Amino acid sequence: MKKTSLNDIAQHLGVSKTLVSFVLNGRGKEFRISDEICKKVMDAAKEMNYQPNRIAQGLRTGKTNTIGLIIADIANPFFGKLGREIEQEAASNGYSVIFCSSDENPEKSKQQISMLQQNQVDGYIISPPMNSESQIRALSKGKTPFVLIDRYFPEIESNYIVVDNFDAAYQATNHLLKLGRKKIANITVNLDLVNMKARTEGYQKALIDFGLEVDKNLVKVLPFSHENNDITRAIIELVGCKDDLKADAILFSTSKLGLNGIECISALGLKIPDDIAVVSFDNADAYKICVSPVTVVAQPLQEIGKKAVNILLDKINSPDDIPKFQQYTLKTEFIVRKSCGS
Amino acid sequence: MKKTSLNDIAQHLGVSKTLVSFVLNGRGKEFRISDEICKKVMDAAKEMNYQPNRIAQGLRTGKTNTIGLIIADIANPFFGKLGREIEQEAASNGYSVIFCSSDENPEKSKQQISMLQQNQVDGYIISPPMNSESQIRALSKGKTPFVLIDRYFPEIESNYIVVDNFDAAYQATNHLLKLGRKKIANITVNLDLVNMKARTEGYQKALIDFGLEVDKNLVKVLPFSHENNDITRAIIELVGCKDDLKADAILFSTSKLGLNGIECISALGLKIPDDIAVVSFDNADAYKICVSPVTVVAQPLQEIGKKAVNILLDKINSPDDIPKFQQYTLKTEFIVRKSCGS
DNA sequence: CTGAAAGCGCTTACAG
DNA sequence: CTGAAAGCGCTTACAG
Repeated sequence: MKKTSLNDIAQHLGVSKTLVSFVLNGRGKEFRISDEICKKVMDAAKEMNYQPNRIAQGLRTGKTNTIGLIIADIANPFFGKLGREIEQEAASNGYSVIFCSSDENPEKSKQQISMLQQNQVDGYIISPPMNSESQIRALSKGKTPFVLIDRYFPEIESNYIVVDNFDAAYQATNHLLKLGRKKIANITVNLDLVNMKARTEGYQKALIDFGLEVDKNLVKVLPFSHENNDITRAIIELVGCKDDLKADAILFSTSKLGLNGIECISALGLKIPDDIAVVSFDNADAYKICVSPVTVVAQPLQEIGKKAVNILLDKINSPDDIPKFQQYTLKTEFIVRKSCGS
Repeated sequence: MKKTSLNDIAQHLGVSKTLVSFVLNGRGKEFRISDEICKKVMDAAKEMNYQPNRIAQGLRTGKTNTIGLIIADIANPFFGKLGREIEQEAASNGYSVIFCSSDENPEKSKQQISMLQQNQVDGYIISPPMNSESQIRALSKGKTPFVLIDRYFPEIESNYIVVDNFDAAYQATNHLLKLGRKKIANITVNLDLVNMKARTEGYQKALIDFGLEVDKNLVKVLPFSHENNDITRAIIELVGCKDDLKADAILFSTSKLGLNGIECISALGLKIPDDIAVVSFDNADAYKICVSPVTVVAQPLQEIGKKAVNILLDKINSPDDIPKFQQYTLKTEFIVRKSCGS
């Protein structure tokens, strides 16, 4: 069964494909094509199972109704959920999405951007890895709109939609302080990205505002692709020292760290929250069923996803506006569970 | 900055676009184009940042180098991980993937198939929802290849790659039996799909082979979009009866059920594995950090993903073969942790 | 009201 | 060895 084209319908009906195109695009009225003919065309299209060739349309109109998504890893539930929201909002506007996992690797994201470019996507939603500034700058020079999510580059003007990481970390740390924790550690990852840095900064500011000193030994920066070993070592360092230096709480900057961290804490025979309190960024499903369900900073994934798509559609549909950038910093939600004690 | 086309390069160099096309496609040698000209073309292409328009190529050649993926929900880590493997294998073969979440809803998958069709994808990888037989049949009539994953329709001949669910459930149940559990329940979902049914059948067969009777009251079939309430009620029914009827173990047929189930079990104040043992399908990350890390049936996601893509590429690249279907039933891995006691 | 024609950016027979 | 031309399936000015 060959696919039917506009032309097939036209020939079948003995009319021009111009006409067929008009009515199938709902512009029959506009061109005052008789209802009778309209109906005949529509019926034939249905009967012959006509599916417009979007690629031909795209070539002709310069619009593919496709957007490209680059995130760190679609298998990471944080990005999976975000991807889902983006897919949903895109679909309800008639857009398809091509997804790419960069693994926070700028080489990969570069190649992926190029691939998406070749696919003539109408816009990009990108969670840019560190050291990808040049790629984003290059994108700015082109005319295809893009919006950055999760992080952005302060030195590059662009659309973005992120979360108030500083405030979130501040709040989380403050929560621990109010519960009497004094030796609060932060386990984070060596990504030189605004979002990650803001988390550690918010954490430190909370300590300072509470009148405590920031102890560098309490901040553990792990390599991005860390093993459980790395976390275990970090935790042992935090906990294996003299009593008055021992950490009594940990703020995990990502859920991946937190999940692995909690596994290690259990393996070490430590109890949460008695021996050590825990707060984590990102509301992973797993956190609900931990020994002590984990208090978390939850990001408004649906809002991020929807907004990212809508900003993009705005830009796609009114391309000639002076580039006024849309930039949002959303609030997070702090969900208290049992991992900090009371 | 407008995108540069083949023609731009040709004009810039004063040669024909035929020639440019040949050398850019690495067919310079083949057409005995002088090295000098080849180099000039390549240099110009690089300098002008030429990106081939894949959409124009697609229209001309009938190949888009894009595959369509339909799974239940990319936010579900099981499908997220699978999607990741598929993305990876596709990318390393020069393919992009458009992803769609059907929510196990045949209306959605129908629309998604149609959308992918319009996008002229070269092939589909589909985890078909129940009642989507007609869609898959329609696909069979077309010439675009597809492979089914996770489940398939026995009455429709097709490529597929699934897992031995019967055997996996048998093994899991047997494990519980050998540890002395007598009242083993199965909590599953009302999807009339081969994979789900095989899980319950394997469970029942294990009971029978062990000389036990199959107790219908021990099989709880929840609606697909269940609330925690539903699970809690099911568990109370299993556990709230007289001692000699009480379930002492549960086999969860999906990790979503298992995760929610464990949350409910904890909320009810029951201890795993002392009060009740637990085994689950799918190796969710969360299972590692449960109060009692959960014994699971792990699926070979990488193998499934790779194979699905490779089957597709095979079919795409040798389309005129007599349709000999490739069908794989892979073995699962049984990972023993602490949730069944010892 | 309807159709012939051009053209989007490619590839690929065909001709010389 | 190289180029002019056709054509993939559409849309859309233009003409009548």
